[in-house]
Amino acid sequence: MKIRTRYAPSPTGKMHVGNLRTALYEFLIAKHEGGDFMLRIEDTDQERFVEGAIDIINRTLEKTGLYHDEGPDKDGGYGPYVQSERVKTGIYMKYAKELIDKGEAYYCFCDKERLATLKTEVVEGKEISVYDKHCLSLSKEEIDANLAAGKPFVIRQNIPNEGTTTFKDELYGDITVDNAELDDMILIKSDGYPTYNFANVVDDHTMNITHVVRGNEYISSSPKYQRLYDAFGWESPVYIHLPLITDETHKKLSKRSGHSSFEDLIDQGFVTEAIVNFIALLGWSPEDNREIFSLEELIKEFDYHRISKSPAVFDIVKLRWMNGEYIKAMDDDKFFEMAGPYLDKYLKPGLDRNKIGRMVKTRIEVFPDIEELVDFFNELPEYDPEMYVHKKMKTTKESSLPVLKDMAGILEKQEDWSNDALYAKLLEYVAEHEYKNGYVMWPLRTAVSGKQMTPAGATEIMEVLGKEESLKRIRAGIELLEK
RNA sequence: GGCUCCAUGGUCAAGCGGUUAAGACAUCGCCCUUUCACGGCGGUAACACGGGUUCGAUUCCCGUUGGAGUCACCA
Repeated sequence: MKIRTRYAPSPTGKMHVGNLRTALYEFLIAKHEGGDFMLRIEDTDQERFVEGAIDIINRTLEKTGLYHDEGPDKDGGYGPYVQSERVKTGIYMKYAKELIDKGEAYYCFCDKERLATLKTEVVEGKEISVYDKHCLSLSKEEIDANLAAGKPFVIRQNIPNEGTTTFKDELYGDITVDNAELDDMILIKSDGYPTYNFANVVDDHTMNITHVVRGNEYISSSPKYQRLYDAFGWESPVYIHLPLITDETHKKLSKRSGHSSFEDLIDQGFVTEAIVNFIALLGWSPEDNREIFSLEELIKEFDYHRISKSPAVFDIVKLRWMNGEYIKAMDDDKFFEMAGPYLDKYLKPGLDRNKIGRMVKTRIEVFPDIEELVDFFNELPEYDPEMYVHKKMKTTKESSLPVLKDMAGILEKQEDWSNDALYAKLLEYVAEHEYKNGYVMWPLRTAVSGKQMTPAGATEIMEVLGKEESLKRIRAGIELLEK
């Protein structure tokens, strides 16, 4: 049987990395076995709907390469299935009524006030509410009268207070709960829209979804869904609940963590492929020790049985490392396409962007790192003369001064200002005086950069800076040391 | 608090009865070097605890502890 999975987000804002990973796994599970992957927008909560959120979902999936296989035709491609559209067909109400006929659901006319009286505080202001089946006992006449009077109603699932319900998860095995723990959840809201709980089950079944993949947070409501399948007499899908992704405090990743959405990450200079690669490894591991995977390779390797059961901390430090690996592996065109905007932003006009870009390429993890690495090219920063002291190079402020003075003299006469020529010239000087390379290079590099850390050595920097600016900086260094 | 799930280094993780308990990130040290970085090499660091089962438990079972999730006319 062909595997069919679906990604079913609600359009409430940015695309969370937890959701993106769910989408990725759903995609991979289907594609690994040549199955189909669908996109279904679950927008049954009109209040939480955020304008533009569907675009974000579409854009993100497109950018990450998670294409879906079917859906309503739209501009020559497949649009997503949209629940609010399906509501218009009356499908959810039809199925809800079928459940009422079977005694598996019932009309409820309780208002907010009465529901509020059902609330109980359990601990530290935390309130829970368990419906008391008050409306289950309404007679047919009472219900009809209420309906005729246009009284607002919801439809609730009727779950017995006795017995147990079991569902099977591929990863976690059989999970059984007492029915008494299960609340009579609302299937159809008073605005006529289905709740997620109901629409999700109806849609998964009618769309022939074979593998329901979702976050771990749904595990506790899964028994209710299972009862729905059973009530309808439908075969239940294969459930795969995914371990949570947490922040560094081991709490479910939330907006507060600052890097919780795909868009945040992109804004922070991360590369799409690296993000996908990284989150694929959050909760899943391949048979070998490989860590760098393209989407194609993931499809090939992804065996969902190797998904782990315990939650994973989203470690931005490791993502940064991985991102650096992707940047290093980029060809020049791609690199400059992505780094270009940052180079333009952080370098003043006239500097050799390509040269600086190449210097920086192997030393950054995310693009914004460029700023701190290159800012000294624009202007010599003020720096502490102590920076001339380097134990290993055996340089001191005193030793640096004559070296710099010699250099200034020699370089003034230097015509060829290429890195190679400059380097050769310096080696010549070094040999003449029987110094160690660093004895000369260190003070020189300090003088022209004023930085503790630079993306290149002294002569490469000088080449970019040009003769005039380089000499100016060397003289400034001499002045600083003479003070 | 009820219910459910989880439990190997700081983090991601391999392991699926017998191993010197992999690997990666981070961290530390050394080497290389036109400092740092990059690169190379190496080190520190883990089976939460207590009972079983077994010739033998990180691995299987139970309990304890710890953590998380969930308990809406949100998904």
